[in-house]
Amino acid sequence: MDRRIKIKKIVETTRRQVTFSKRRTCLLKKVKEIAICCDVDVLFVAFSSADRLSKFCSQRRYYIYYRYR
Amino acid sequence: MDRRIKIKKIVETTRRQVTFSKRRTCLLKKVKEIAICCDVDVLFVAFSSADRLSKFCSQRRYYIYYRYR
DNA sequence: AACTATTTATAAGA
DNA sequence: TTCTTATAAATAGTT
Repeated sequence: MDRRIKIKKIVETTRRQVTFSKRRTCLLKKVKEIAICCDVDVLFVAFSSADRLSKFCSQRRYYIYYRYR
Repeated sequence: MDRRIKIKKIVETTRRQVTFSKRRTCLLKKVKEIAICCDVDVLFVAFSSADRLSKFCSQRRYYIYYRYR
């Protein structure tokens, strides 16, 4: 079976949220790893309508302003 | 051979920069994918001393201020 | 939440 | 920096 997905918006709400949850976990892990291993300052932020803010920041030197719709 | 690396700062400068370059490519790809597939607003920023700023932003609704050392 | 088949990332070497 | 390749990690679908 081909397990790849197309890189376009997942229309089904449940599947989209599950995919977000799974990918976010791995993405946050990788963001933390590159910050540590490569000694870089990194910031990752994700907003979704269903989930809360996801954020990782390697240093407290970022100030972000997000303009809501 | 075990190809894993320890999650700690890579001391050798060249190897650290190569790892950063490789991982950044994959990370930016994944950040773009989660933004599209999961329909979320995402921001990723990385600063390093050797490379320029790397940034991906799915929407123009973030305003970032970075305080230099 | 966990499993697993498959895809993707990636560290080392060229 | 780019390519290859062997291995590790991510992940989509399923249960």
